[in-house]
Amino acid sequence: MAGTLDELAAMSGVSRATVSRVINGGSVSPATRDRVLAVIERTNLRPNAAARTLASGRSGVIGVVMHVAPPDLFCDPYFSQLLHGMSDALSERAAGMMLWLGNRSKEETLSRILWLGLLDGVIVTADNLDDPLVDGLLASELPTVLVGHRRADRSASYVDVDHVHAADVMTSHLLDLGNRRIAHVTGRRGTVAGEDRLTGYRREMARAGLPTDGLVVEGAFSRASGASAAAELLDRGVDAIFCSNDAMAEGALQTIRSRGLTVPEDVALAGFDDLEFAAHLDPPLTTIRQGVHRQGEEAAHVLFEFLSDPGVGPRRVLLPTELVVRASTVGAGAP
Amino acid sequence: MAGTLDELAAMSGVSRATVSRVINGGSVSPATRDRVLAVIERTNLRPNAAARTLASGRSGVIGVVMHVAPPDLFCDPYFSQLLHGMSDALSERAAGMMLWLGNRSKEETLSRILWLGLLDGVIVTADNLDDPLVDGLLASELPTVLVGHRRADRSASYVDVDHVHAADVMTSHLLDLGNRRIAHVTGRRGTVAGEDRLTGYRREMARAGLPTDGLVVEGAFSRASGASAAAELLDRGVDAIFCSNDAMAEGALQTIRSRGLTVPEDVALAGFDDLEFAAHLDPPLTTIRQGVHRQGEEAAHVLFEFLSDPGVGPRRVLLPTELVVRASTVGAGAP
DNA sequence: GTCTAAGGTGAGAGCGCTTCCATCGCAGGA
DNA sequence: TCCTGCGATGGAAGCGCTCTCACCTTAGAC
Repeated sequence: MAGTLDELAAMSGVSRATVSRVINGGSVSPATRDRVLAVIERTNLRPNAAARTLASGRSGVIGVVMHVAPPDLFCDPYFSQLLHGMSDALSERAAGMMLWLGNRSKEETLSRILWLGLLDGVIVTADNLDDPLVDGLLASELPTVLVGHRRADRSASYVDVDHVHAADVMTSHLLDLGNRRIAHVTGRRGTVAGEDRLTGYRREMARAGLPTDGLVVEGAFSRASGASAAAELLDRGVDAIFCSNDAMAEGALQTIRSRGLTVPEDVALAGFDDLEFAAHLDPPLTTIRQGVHRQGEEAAHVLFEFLSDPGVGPRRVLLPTELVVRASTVGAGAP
Repeated sequence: MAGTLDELAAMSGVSRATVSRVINGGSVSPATRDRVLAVIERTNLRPNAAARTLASGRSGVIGVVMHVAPPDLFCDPYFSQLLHGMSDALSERAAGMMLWLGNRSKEETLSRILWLGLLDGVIVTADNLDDPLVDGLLASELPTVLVGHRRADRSASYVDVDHVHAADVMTSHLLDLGNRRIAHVTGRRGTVAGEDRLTGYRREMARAGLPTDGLVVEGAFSRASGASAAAELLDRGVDAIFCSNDAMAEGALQTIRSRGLTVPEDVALAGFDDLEFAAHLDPPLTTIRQGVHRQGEEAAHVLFEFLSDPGVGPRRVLLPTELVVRASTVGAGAP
């Protein structure tokens, strides 16, 4: 199957240059094109990819970097959906996807990505405020798109959602329902999502003139951390608990129910992410839909855009979120 | 960061050939080697990957093909763990991993893999008895290792577990406990795992001189199919239900409990896979541990072995399975 | 009939590396 | 002292493609 353009050229009775034009969409007469395509079809001969890459400077391969510990990667549907979205968008453009996970330290991963080369560009998840891998990629000359972003990444292309605004919306939803002592269980320290959602919550509470003293508990995005945070908060007495993600909300729900309290009558509960399971909890969870799959797709699109016209400069995309209201805040029999 | 060997050579005061030897482990005097390495370190210049690939015929990139519908891919931890195992093994050898999922038809995926090229070899999951993608890869000149195998793949390298034997073991475990009417919920039609596990079950029942009429129900590896299969079987009356995977066992468990029956007193229940959740069911599920992560690693090792010595011919690896006995068959208070 | 323009095609110069082969210097044996 | 052999190094020939440039053909305008 691996042949050379010269072989194809000989079999088609044209020059190598013409075969190359047929393959790459150059200007060729219809008759010649058909003849060459027929030969390619018949012989199953593929042009050598390495040579194409060397001569053209493009490999058609995009790197996807998710430097995440395996348990997180595979338990948290966030990454799966993101990967899926990227995979869809890349396959749309017939691009290859090289995957880099968290097997090694960030420094070593960075060095390997750059050393192995062959990439036209790279998409990297930027969950943490501080990340040497992201810094290294941005500093390299490899076109890079972030999923998520740090405030410092103003000069980089990224795709993200407005966590602050989304948390605003959720908080004001809880306020509208008459809750006053609204607590927030934060995400893991040092993550963009965690910090921004906290900011949004604080902003909206301040706007409503309500204090947040004793109402903020640090979580870690895990179910267990949600459960223990809820225990702490229930002891202090709260009207509602807004967790920084769905997993923590699930943990909180367990704690609440184990105390014989009901949701939302005794305590309203809200999450963030709208993962699959959120709709199947009892009661179904009010949360924020992020459209993670879409984020993955969009990241790929931004990268393609840059590759096809490097002059455009960094593109920043903030995708919309959606408040999904379910029975965990408004009650089963609400209007 | 992307420079040329000539630049490095000039800066080190040696020829390009010598720089190449330093990078590729040729014979170079220690003094020269150190000097060149120092320059590389200092300048962060990386040799051009496409040129290396073209000249050497090796890219250092392995393809991983999991042609699975996204929902399956991300709900079923099997694929996650497999991917994780491969990723670990590949990263061990500093190889890149190009991932191909089920975005397109098998035929189109095949054609894209071959067209995009750049791969040193490929690992492909072979779940189905009949699979044009697997056939195509085997027929290509790309070194290929299967995870799972079809009987026809005698000339291919593969890594798998002995499903027949494992099902034997599980069935005989159930027999040893005194069960006689042991039912089997099969996997999806046309899958190697499904057919082989059924074969193992049948074989052991025959060995025990027991009939299986009316005791085999076709499932589809999904929780829902397990639930409905169990309903059917309970109507007919059974001592035990052996499901072809854990997900179906979970479904069956729901059905059993919804009828007010207890496991294992009224019906013993067994699964296959030993996924994370199996140990946390109520009661914990007796099942077969497959060591999926290990399968992934092993597949990569087999491929590397072949690449370093193509003369060895196909390698076939059958990994051991382990019967994991829990309360769903022996009861909570059993000795 | 001549001139121009434009589309189609082929020749050839790289792209940056690996690797074979030739060369060189030097140590040790005769 | 001369020769041999070996490890270290440089030179240069590709690897198979893209892409520029020049050439040729043909159609259309005058």
